Amino acid sequence: MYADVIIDISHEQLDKTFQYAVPDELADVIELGMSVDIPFGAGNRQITGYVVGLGDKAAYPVEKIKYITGITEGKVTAVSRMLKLAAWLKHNYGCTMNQAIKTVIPVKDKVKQKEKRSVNLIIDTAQAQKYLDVFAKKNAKARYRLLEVLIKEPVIDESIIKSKLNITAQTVKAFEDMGIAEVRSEDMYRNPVRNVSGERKNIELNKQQKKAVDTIIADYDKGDYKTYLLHGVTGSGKTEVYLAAIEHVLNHGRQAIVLIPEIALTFQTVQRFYHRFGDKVSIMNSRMSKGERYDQFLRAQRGDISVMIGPRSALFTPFSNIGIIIIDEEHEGAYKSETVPRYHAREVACHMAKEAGASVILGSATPSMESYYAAMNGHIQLITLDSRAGSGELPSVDIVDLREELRLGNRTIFSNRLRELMSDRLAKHEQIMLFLNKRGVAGFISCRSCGKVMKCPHCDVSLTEHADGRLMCHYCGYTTPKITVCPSCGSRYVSGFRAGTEGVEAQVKKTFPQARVLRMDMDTTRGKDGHEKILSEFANGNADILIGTQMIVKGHDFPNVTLMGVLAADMSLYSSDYRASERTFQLLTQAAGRAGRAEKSGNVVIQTYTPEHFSIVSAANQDYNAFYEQEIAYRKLCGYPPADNLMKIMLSSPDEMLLTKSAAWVKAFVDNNCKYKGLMCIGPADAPIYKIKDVYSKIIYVKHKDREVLNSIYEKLDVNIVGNQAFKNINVQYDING
DNA sequence: AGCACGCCGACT
DNA sequence: GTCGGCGTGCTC
Repeated sequence: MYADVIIDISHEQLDKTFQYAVPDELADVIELGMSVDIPFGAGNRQITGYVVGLGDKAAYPVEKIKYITGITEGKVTAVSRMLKLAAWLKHNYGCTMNQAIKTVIPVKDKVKQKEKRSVNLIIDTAQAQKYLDVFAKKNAKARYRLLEVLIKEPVIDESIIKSKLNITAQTVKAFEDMGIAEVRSEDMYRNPVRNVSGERKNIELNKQQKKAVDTIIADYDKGDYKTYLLHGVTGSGKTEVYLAAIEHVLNHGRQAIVLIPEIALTFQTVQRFYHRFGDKVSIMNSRMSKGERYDQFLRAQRGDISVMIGPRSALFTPFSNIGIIIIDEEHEGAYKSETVPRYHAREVACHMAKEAGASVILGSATPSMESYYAAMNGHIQLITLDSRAGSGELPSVDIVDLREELRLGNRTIFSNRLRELMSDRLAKHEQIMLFLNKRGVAGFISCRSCGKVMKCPHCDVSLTEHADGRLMCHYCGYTTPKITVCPSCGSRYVSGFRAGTEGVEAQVKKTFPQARVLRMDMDTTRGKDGHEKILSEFANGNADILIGTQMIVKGHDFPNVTLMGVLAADMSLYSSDYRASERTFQLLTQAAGRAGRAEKSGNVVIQTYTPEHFSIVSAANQDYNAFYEQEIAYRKLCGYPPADNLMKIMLSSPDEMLLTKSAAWVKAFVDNNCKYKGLMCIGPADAPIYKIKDVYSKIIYVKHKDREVLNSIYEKLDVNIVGNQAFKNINVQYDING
């Protein structure tokens, strides 16, 4: 057996794997991610390395391959912990070890390289001059060169010395030995926490919050590290519970990771953590450069910080002793990675916590089916906060049947009820939010005569119309000029079906010309801090109506908003995805929670074509349990997660014939080689968007009760696909419980 | 990073 | 000759 090993020396030329032979006595114990002692280089000096691959094939002249000395005893390093985690990711989500390592360990930026080091002259000029003469006499060119520069400039960057002056490390080392100069590495990690002022304020916890905190702390002190689902309605003060739990953990010398959806990672949110824990807190966000993020990781590793707040990727902060992981708004889709490995932060957090002996708190007003199901089955502990902190009352919710409106002759996008309430609020100078349950800007273009829909010639999606009339593909950027005549039947009746936020804005302006309107979508939030700007403008009362998609219902409170209009609740109900109902319920519940947060009571109008749908009814009643019971019954019936586990195998290739053949092969492989009781393999089917940028995709689903069974099927497939010539031009990706 | 090898000029 | 110092190449 051979092991691919990366070595613990940070140098560009050594930044690759080296193959070592595994001695027989280690063959059974060696694992991916393990730290091993290996002989390296001429002279076989012993260094540490990490196993990142195992296999039977030698990819290097066998006679030159050395044996691993042994497994490193003692201390578990951060790197080895992270690599073990990478191996876990590979096993559970299906990806290459390389991809897993890249997600777990941030790539060192080439520009930044480790720390900046400078060479400092530590003798006076007279002495230096003496040495200079000696070097000149001895014809020690390199030393002469270096000292000459140092006399002029006593502090120089090591990188400049090495690149521009062509001085090698040994010359520098000789200077150190002779006591001429020394190398100083300076700390250049910046703290993203800027100018946070204010004092720690202790907020009195209410009874429920206190009970929640006491439960968590008591378990923690007993060494009983659990996962808790903190189910608390909007405004029930989940954050206070987090803060108290984190404080307890920090007092025991351990660290905390807090995951927050990027969109909710606003200054106000983060400030609450700063006020409590001061400069022990650091944040991470997607706007940071790789180097900045890397800095944060180093600071964590060195123990400069103990609380990391950030999105999904903050999970991989290399703390030495994690005591608690918090995932706020745990139901958010953003916790599932959209790139390989397609891991779910919740699952990874639970795994990490188990390894480290840490608690996990999952917080949400509308828990994911996965978490609630786990709580119902006793795998995790449910803690409910159902009293609203503050005086906010639940808003009154109307469900409006749009079919009925149409029958009454109302063809506008506003039902009579919504329009009435809008004029009422405008008159009272209270604010309104209109929520469009859909992403994107405009709709598709079709021929009213023959029904032809304009599609992208490279991708299987409809083209969307832009303001200037051009048609554009959102996947590949293909553009075509405005179409006036149907290319299929010649009819002049081709037109767009406008259902984007832009269209809504136009309608609002037409119906309420006096209203000041703000629109929030991809277009208007493009700039830096774009959406913060719009939100604060709205919060300051500079507009009466805010129109937007998902973005407006998350985070931010607007005390003056007393009307929330959901224009077409069904829009998210009809995607070809088993989570459609869940997503709709969550969005509607959040939207409903936006109206009437303060003293003023609020109204919510939900417009829909299917008023009887349980997602809509239970969201209107703010009844999570009713929704859960219905939805879990459906998931159990159809064998969807969380009841069963589902692995999606995605194959794609520009060669359609080859793709069809390969997909059939995979299906046959699973059918013939993976005989597990209750296993279902469905497909292959064309992907929802069959062709993107001239690449075709097919999908195969594999379903089983046991997650490990899916993992082992992945591993069997992987062995047969990696390095298989027939799959050279086929891209294979796995997605488990997507 | 750190070691070995080969090259070069200087000194005994 | 041979020794200290330099530059280069390589590490499974």
